[in-house]
Amino acid sequence: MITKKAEYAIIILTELASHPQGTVVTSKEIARSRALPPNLVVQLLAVLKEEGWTGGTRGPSGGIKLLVDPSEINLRQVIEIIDGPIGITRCLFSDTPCQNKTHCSLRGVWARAQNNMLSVLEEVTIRDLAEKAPRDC
Amino acid sequence: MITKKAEYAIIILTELASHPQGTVVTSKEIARSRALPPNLVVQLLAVLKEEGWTGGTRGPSGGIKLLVDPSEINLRQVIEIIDGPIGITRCLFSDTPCQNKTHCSLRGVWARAQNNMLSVLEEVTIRDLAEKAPRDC
DNA sequence: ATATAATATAACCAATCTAGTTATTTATAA
DNA sequence: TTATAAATAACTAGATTGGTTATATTATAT
Repeated sequence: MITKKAEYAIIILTELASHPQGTVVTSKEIARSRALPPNLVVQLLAVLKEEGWTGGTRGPSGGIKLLVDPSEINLRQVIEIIDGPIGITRCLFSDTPCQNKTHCSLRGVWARAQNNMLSVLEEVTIRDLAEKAPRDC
Repeated sequence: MITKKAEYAIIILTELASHPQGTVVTSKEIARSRALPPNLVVQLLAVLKEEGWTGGTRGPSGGIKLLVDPSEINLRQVIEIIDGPIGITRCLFSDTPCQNKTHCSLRGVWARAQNNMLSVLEEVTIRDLAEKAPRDC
């Protein structure tokens, strides 16, 4: 399952993308305006920063800003950064087809189902969300 | 995530479907031939029985058999019987769009992604698996 | 300079879920 | 009547989730 943390990270990026480029927003402000747990916002920003997507300046009048074009970040990327690799079944995490059987038709079904899902998550970007919905979940 | 239990249930049904109609198989035989934990097989068969898909006769020379046409059972059904409703995010479990916002574009994305996945799981039946793969995960 | 506002980092925790195990009961064929 | 098999129920260790708490660090307004 896609975790709430991943969802929160998407919302944080969307919030940042909905501010004029170059301006900074404090993590508390992000948390308040999107009704997210403030401590989680800080925690997630650390991961987004590590990815190079966001950066912050400290001290009074400091804050966070987006460092990349929001159209360059799709939802699959955000989810995988926060949650790790996506897999709708455990089967898809192991790189060898289950145990000692040569091929596994179930695995093929899982893979097709998952790819169908991922194609949607890949084609939607943070920019899309920022444009279409000023305020989200 | 689709649990191993759901996957096991699919495998159990596939195993049953790969035997001549009307013949019975013991739960231990199912477990052995597909390398599943025997106790879990028993546990899952209880659920499948409740659904009316399988039935058993007790005692010596007893066993389990399929009660319905395997082409009538698709993977989505099995997963939902075992795991409960499918949701790739928590958001999709609540029937009201998040909190106090009128609409949520993220929710729409999740729904589209999930439906793309489900369409694959709905179009594949136990019969398909039984035909294409004698032995699976 | 220095208090303060803010990011940044790390460790911790309760509740739930997963993937089982164990034990007991009931029905039936031989 | 007894061995065999399904059926039912309760329990459990370990992992994951969705947080909280505590502390360190840094930049800037005064």
